[in-house]
Amino acid sequence: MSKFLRELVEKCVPGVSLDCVVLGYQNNVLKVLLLKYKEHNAWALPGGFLPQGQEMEEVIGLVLKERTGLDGVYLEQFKTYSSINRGWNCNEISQEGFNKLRSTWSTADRTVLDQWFNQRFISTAYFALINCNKAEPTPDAVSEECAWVPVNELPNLVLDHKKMISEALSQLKRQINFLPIGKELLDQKFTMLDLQRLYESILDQKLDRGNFQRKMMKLGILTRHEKLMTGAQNKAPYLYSIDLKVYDQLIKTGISFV
Amino acid sequence: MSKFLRELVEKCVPGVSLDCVVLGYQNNVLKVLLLKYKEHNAWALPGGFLPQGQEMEEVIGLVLKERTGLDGVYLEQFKTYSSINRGWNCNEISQEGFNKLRSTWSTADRTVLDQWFNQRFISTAYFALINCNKAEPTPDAVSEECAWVPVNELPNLVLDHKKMISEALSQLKRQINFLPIGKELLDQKFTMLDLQRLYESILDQKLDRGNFQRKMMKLGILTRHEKLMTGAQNKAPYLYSIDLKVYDQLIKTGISFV
DNA sequence: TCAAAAGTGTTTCCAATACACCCATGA
DNA sequence: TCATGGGTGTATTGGAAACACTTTTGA
Repeated sequence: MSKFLRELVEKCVPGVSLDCVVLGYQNNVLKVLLLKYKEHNAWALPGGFLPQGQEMEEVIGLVLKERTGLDGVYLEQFKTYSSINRGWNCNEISQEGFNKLRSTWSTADRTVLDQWFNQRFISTAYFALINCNKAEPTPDAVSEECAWVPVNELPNLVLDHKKMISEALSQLKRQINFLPIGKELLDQKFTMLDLQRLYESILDQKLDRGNFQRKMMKLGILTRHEKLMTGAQNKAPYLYSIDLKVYDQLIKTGISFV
Repeated sequence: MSKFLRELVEKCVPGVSLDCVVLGYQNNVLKVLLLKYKEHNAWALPGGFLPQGQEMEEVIGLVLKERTGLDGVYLEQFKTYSSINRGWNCNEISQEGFNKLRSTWSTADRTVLDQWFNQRFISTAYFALINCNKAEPTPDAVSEECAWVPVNELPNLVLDHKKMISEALSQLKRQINFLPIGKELLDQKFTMLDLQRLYESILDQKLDRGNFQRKMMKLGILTRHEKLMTGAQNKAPYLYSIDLKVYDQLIKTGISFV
């Protein structure tokens, strides 16, 4: 097991790592995909190291494929974290767990791996937009769990991962007019309220129902389909889908929602 | 000379570099600070390597201090460039010049430096906002010139520096409502037309004079001072300055200009 | 007195906001 | 028929945009 790890890190660019804030939307809540490390009581973002000769986007793409089963996910690089204070030991992570894991390593592997994990890491962070319903969260070798966690109920996180999530979210908020939010996060067909709740949870702000509906329709990117019978004792809402040609065009120049 | 370089790189994080798109505003044109390399017919962004144990922002700050004489410059990290195709040899740069320089190196230094310059570099890019009138462009040891160049008249640039500038500018445009543009790029006192031309050159778009004036005044961040007698045969414009307390507050939530 | 640019005023139009109203649905 | 939520209508407000008018300055 440590041999596998050793061979991996020897193929990678030293001091460089990657992290990805994978955002999804489920039950009217914005969620982030997290991994629970086996020997720790802390969670972490999916990520990895950068193999020599590979592009960062490519590596993130592979990680996402492994953790969710999805290809061609929408990705955006948002910041590189390089502070000298972002080491493993300064946070909520249990040193104990790591030591236990380390005790299973061979002496030869320890030399390489200790040096690897003690170096200063410069981590480039991406965020991804994903449809929760299409993804199948899958833990990796060092994790016992992979799960969608609401962004407002974050557990203990390793390193500066909590900061990364928070900064990814503010980036999302700032760039909301330029990002294909609805297209990436919702199912192909959705109700107007779905779309409104999505924007509300990103902006962290209530929007007027009537105005939102009219505004969206006026943009000319939504096509109306059959009604959705929910079984509730109220009028059934229409389902809508996004006209991708118009949408992609509008996104470039920026759509104003709010 | 090569000994100095060798000692420098041995103190730095391998494979990591920094670049800074220093933006200024002069004679109604947006300009970027560039260095002309001695042995090359190409220009480059100011930048450097990352010494062990130092923060990126700190290093960029030192570079800016050396190139412009200024402290406490407004800085924003905008992207990390890591492509495997961003090597030195694939661009407009003259290999000849580098070989000439390299021939002056001792054999011992060559071993270290060849390896250093042949490795894959991952470069984190920042942009800075500077008042041209306060800065004194100063070349570094490997450059023969340091100058403000209009962003619309860029010369040959090394590596992917042209792309960096272009992406810094689009970042500036996108984030215009959240950046202290006027505060950082203009003198303490300026005319309304100065401010308007500045926004026009960032947005690459003409704005209506009357509407711009009224909008700016209504924001409540400008205080009017004495008139500026230019000697021209027309009405003298007022000088304005920015009320920093109100400004900083507004910038956080985002000011809409246009 | 004239040209040129600065400052202000005016008009029109559209978007944002805040509601009110009617409609469909299943209990 | 009633409660609930969906879809649309409407009145008000304020800003955006286009342009006209007045003022100031030095030639």
